[in-house]
Amino acid sequence: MSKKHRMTKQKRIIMEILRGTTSHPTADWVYEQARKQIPDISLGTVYRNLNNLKEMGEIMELCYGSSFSRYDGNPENHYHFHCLECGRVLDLDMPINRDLEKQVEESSGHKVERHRLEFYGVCCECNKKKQKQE
Amino acid sequence: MSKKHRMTKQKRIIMEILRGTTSHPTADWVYEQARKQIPDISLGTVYRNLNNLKEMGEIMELCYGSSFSRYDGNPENHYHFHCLECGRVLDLDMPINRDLEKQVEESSGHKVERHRLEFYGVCCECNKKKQKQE
DNA sequence: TTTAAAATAGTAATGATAGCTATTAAACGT
DNA sequence: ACGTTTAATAGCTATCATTACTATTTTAAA
Repeated sequence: MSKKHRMTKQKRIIMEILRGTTSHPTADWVYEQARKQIPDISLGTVYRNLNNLKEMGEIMELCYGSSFSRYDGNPENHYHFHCLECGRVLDLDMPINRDLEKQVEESSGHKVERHRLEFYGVCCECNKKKQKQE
Repeated sequence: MSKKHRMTKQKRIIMEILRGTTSHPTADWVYEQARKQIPDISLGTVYRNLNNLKEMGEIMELCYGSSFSRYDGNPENHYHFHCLECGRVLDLDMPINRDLEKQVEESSGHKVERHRLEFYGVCCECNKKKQKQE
């Protein structure tokens, strides 16, 4: 019943690009990188494969305030830190806190399956730069 | 230096609409509601005022996976619960956990200013419906 | 009341993403 | 190895949420 998935050169390269960066790139950035290996790859193909890989649970789509999505080659749930100075989105090396889900279940009665946690602030590097300026 | 803000009938009504619901509506829903009071209000005016109110800290823009934003009339930081069955986004009555921010600061060295926490699962009501079916 | 400029309605433009179609190429059975 | 089937592709065009533009109106301060 379920549609079969075929591994194509395009899909493999798009996945490699995502796996090889921690910068949470946009579809457009992935497209630019992919063109270095397949010059006539179509932007539509990039979007189709990003959605495809998302459905397969191989990557994650991250939706932030801006008008475009970012993609994360690490499909395991993990927390992010957004630097308000340089705009980077950094992965946090921090265990997933299941207690938070338990807390919600107990206080609200809803059945919680997962959660998403994003932090905002100023990253180490930008902090150092700011201190030098003072 | 900063641009002055003027209170207009349109802005007041848009704010009232948002303050009067907990459903985290889209810009289009706000537009439909506003038209009941000002039939010839422009959709652009709705968007301009939503952005305006967001800048003023009166409301929050929520960006989820879909292609459109939702708006929250409660500008205080609070957590949300997304029901994967009915699609509703519910406010959680749960204190903001500042310890999480401290935890990130200690483990990563970044300066954390705020965080955002979203839960996903099946809400009470949908759970009841599912149990009846079984 | 006068006046400067902020906000508006109506419209066109933008930009990320999805849809369409003829063609190409995976991967299965033979 | 070689057809055969059909998913995936390139190269478009279409869509739809949001923003920009402009002449006009409205706010609020002097």
